[in-house]
Amino acid sequence: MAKSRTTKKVNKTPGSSEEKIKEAARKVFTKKGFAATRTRDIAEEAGINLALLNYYFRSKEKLFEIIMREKLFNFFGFIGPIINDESSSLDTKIDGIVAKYFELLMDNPDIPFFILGEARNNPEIISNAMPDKDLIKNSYFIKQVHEKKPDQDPYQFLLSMLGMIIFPFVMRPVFQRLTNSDNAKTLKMLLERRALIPIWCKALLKVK
Amino acid sequence: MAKSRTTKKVNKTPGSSEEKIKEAARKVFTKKGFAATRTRDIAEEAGINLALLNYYFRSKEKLFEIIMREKLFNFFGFIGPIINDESSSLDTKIDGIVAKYFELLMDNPDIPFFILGEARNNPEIISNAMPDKDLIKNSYFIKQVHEKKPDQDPYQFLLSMLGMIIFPFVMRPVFQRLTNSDNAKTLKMLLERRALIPIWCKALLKVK
DNA sequence: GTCTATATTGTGATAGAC
DNA sequence: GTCTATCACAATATAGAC
Repeated sequence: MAKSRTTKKVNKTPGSSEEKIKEAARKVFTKKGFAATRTRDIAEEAGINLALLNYYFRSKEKLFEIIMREKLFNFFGFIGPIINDESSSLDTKIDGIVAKYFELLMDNPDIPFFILGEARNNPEIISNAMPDKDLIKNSYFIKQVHEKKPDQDPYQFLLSMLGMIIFPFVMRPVFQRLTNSDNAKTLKMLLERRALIPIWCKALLKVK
Repeated sequence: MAKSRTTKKVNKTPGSSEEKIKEAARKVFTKKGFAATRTRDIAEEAGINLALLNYYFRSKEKLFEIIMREKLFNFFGFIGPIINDESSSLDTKIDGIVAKYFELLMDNPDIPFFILGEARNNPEIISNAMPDKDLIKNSYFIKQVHEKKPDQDPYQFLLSMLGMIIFPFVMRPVFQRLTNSDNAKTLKMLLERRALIPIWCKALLKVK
């Protein structure tokens, strides 16, 4: 109904069905991946009728693409300002990247796996949905790493840094089984790790 | 038919249908994961009829479990002898682990993602299918790391080492898009990396 | 916009001939 | 052991009432 002047809305508000579906889709897609997710799971999680999902988003694929675009932007876009700051030192950038990613990953531990997994089945999605394809390649950060270690591929350092940051989150379920850790213990380890990684990264740049 | 004395076989030979299905299942499951794999994909890849898959393995789940067990054993079992060798130094173990994992990952780059992905949906599978649940926890390697850095959780080092080794393989599709690398360039990077990581790992143990 | 009911397709599994 | 044909059900998507 919602025809009266007072209740008319743009319907992008948090409580709207459209937003509830997107919120549910974020949760279910990132946790289970595209193939293992059923539209019924999303509808149920959102507390709405299944038909509404198709009413708003036409298909499972279309809804998925929207969420993926969002996540890619979250994951790569937000470090743009840090890695392209020409006034900050390399050490400062390392501190910033580690801090920002830990902040993001603590709240959204499933994002990396989600992106990496879907990129496997469909690599073009990265090129298509990335805010700026050459963001990292052309970054000032990569230039600074190259200047620091001119005889080494700067991506070697980048991969080690990202690996140290992201891998524990990706590996968490396996890790907890392998080490008999509970959530509290793992959390403690991750907090300890947030302080450790910048020190280690700087050590890597000084080797030899 | 195969009734005559000369052609009678145990049918675990490489050319048998059963083995062809398993080989196809290894390939398709590890590449696409359980949910995204259709039994028809496996049958087609194996060049056999779909009905044969159920004849030999009863169900998709049962076939999957067999493959998962195999992969877990490949991935964790084979470092057992290295990490529990009480006569070798920590540095020697690092060299061995890096070399062994690179060897394995160069041939089977999809294994880590496969294991990590399925462990997400079903964490118990790790406990259930692992050759030895406490292999790493009780290893002599962990003891040696702890002795070297008594004031630090030894898993911090292990996670960094594994992250540096495994993460590039997991991230490869995304990495190639982000850096505009082709396969040849990535391969060169990985070979360079195999030599670099042991040096870096030893550097991490000397920090502070 | 939201629901119920249903069409349609995809997919795992089986029956039964050879 | 291997195939063809088919079942049974699950899952996406749509039609149409309200």
